[in-house]
Amino acid sequence: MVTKRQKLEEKETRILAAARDVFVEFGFEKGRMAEIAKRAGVAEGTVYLYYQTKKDLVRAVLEQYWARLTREALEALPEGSNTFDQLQAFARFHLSAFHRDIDYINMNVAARTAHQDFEVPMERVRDYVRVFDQLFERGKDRGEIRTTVPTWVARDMFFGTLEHTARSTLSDDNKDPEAATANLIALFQAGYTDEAPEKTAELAPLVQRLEAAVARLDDLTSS
Amino acid sequence: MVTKRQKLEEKETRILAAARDVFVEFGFEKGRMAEIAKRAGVAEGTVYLYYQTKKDLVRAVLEQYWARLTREALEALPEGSNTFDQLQAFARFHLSAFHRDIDYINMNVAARTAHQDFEVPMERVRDYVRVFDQLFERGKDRGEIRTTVPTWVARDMFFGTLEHTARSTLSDDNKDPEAATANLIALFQAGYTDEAPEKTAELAPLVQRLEAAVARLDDLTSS
Amino acid sequence: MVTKRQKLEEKETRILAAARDVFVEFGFEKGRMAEIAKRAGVAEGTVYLYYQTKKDLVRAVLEQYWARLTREALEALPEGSNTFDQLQAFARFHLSAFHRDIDYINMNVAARTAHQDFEVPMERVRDYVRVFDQLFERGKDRGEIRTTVPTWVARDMFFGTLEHTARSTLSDDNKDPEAATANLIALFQAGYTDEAPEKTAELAPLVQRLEAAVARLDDLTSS
Amino acid sequence: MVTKRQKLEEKETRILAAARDVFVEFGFEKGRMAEIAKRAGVAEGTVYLYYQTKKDLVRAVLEQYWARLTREALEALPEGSNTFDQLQAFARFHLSAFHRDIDYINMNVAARTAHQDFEVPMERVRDYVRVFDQLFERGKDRGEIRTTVPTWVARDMFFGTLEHTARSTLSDDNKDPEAATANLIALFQAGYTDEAPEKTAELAPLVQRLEAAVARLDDLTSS
DNA sequence: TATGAATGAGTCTTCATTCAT
DNA sequence: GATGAATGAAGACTCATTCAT
Repeated sequence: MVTKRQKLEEKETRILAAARDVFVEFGFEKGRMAEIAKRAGVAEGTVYLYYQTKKDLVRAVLEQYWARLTREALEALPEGSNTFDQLQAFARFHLSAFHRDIDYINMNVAARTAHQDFEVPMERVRDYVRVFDQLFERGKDRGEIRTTVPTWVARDMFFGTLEHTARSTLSDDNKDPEAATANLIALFQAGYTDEAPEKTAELAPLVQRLEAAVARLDDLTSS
Repeated sequence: MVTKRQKLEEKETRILAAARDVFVEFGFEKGRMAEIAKRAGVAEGTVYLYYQTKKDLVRAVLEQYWARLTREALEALPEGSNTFDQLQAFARFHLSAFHRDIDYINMNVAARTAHQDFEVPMERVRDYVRVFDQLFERGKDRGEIRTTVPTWVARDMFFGTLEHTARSTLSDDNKDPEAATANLIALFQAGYTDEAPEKTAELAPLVQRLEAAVARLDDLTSS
Repeated sequence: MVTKRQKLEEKETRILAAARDVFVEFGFEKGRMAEIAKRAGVAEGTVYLYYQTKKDLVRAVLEQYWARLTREALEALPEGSNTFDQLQAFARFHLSAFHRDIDYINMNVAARTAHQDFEVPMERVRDYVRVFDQLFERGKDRGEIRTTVPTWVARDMFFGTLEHTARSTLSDDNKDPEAATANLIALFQAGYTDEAPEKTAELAPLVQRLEAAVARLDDLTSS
Repeated sequence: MVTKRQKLEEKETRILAAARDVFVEFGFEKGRMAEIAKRAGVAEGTVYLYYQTKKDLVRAVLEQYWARLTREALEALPEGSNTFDQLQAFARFHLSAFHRDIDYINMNVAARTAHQDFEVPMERVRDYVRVFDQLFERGKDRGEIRTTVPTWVARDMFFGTLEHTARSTLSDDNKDPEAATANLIALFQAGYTDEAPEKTAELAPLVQRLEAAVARLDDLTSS
């Protein structure tokens, strides 16, 4: 039996879904409330029973999106594996999610842009970002990642790289997204693992002395 | 003496500048043609003598922006230094440019989003991106960068990281952008240089022989 | 024990009271049925069980108002005093009622204005107006008021003056409403009494003596 | 030749006239901007070039009305006659103007009512009211009116009476407006003049002759 | 070329009223 | 009788674009 409450929730869900579709298809400004109502199979006024303004509706769509993304991300992470494997899994998830939801993502950016009218639900976005932060910091705790690396730096690199890659691989079929995730994780391993840097450091003074010597040699031979 | 042609060009410049200001301030959809005309000191109809539609005007603004950015980037690169130094210089430039022009950048994204109405001038953007590509590939030619790394992968990482960092550092004063560029380049060096970490061990005897050679060179040249 | 009928009447009363409040606060057009229902503590649909349309509800509110005003006015009149004292009492009542109910009054005017949508319940208004008419005509019957004065002329002056005064004294604290009522009644006395008061006083004993003399003359001639 | 400026002013005039008609016919809230544009023979947007909002347009209509009324009133006053004659002329003017413009007047009241949205142009209304004030105070200066009467009291009575009369005579053809103005002025004369001493003097011989007659009657009947 | 007044389609939002439960 | 979710027509205002001067 379908309760009254269930019917209402089902209607709200339909409206939210319709709004998502319309905003994704047309963008914020161009997405019309009338179209949303039509696709949701309700009258225009009905939409306003659930969301007081277009702005509110947009916000709800975004909230829902990021909440779902966070949920899916957590499900996609392999249990108990090491940090870099988990980061790679998360990277793969993020990339494919962005592929799938590119219009959504653009919507977020558009929302960020038209700041005077729409607001990104930062709290939900932060929840999602926190998935990365927790992985990364656990890596530090476990000694897998050097503790001197600020998490925010790695985080910006992680998300920035993947978002950019998502766009670029979308418009060019020759690019293999897997190459990008693999590269990202490889760099993380190369740069954030304990050993690498000292080696470079050790070589640095040697190189300087060599260069100085070569310069003098140049002087000698050219004279 | 001011020729007729110069007067026209000066007016077009004023319109473009006004358009840039207005779009940056209000965004694409909300930026009004009337406001642009007003700020340019011309009549509304006049704008249409130079740009047939709002879309065209937007496109021109973006074209001009990316062209200028490319020019500035090339000027900012240190002549004759090694690839990583140049990449670091470019990274710094890009980050500060995005800081300075964040609204512009958002405008681009907005343009990308509202795909049905506005289009990013891809050719100009590609010109800019090519600055990175050329640096990177010259690095490969010089043997400074492993040739197995696909340029596009590094490029997406480069721009993606920096764009994301630009946004995140903008909204949080505690973050030091320099840390992000340094990290990016360090990772590039760690991951894209020919020697893999394991190789370090193999390097030891080589280092010793080099040290000896340098010492002898020093003796020779200083005497 | 509360009968079913009493419960219904109580609900109707609550709706009417809520409607009154809402209309007074927001005016006719801006007063929303939903707000009325909310304040009455009933569902929106319920209001329509008692009043078929907003128009009907408005009418009912006005009917109730004028009926109450008439009742109060009659209570405010001093028993057995002379006409001018009673008129003054009524004037005072009317003025203070208009002060108290100015929003109501405006509502009436608004109703009168928006003639296409709302109608003033003329019958109830006439009942109220009749309070004046009866006082005035009884004054004529008693010889206190010259019979040549058309009642409607005095009536329009009475209500017109007081309504205007009510508004003007409301918005200016320096004005004393009592001055206005006193003035109105004084003018009535000055203009509607057969002779000016002082003259009447001088002539009074003379008239009495004449009447006494005539009475005796009657006795003589009839005998 | 018709200048550009003249054409614009002519258009503004047409819009104002159309707005006046529409507001008078339908009232504030119900008067639609689309209808005004249609009647003015312009596009909807054009109206907004001249008046930024509906509210502004309403205000302009009212301003114009009161300004015109003041002008007409001043023209209607007979030069150089005594105060009461002038007051009577003004009363006649006001009454007939209200007859003619009753819907306008209602509009004003409606505006006053819907105070949250529309505002009466008080300054223009005050200009009109000042016509009465000046007549009345000049009457005081000339010694025609007792100086103890507060002008505002007389003013409220004047306008209140006439407005009410205007409404009441409109809906009842049997009432003669002239009776109302005459009555108003008569009461003013009766109440605001310094007692007509001439009348008292004329009565004196009559009183004497009556006294004598009564005395003789007394003699006759008492004997 | 330049002007800027005019256009009118487009859109969000409101709210009296209905009706299935 | 009572509910309150749903309806959908209506209306103020915007703004890119045009065109007569």
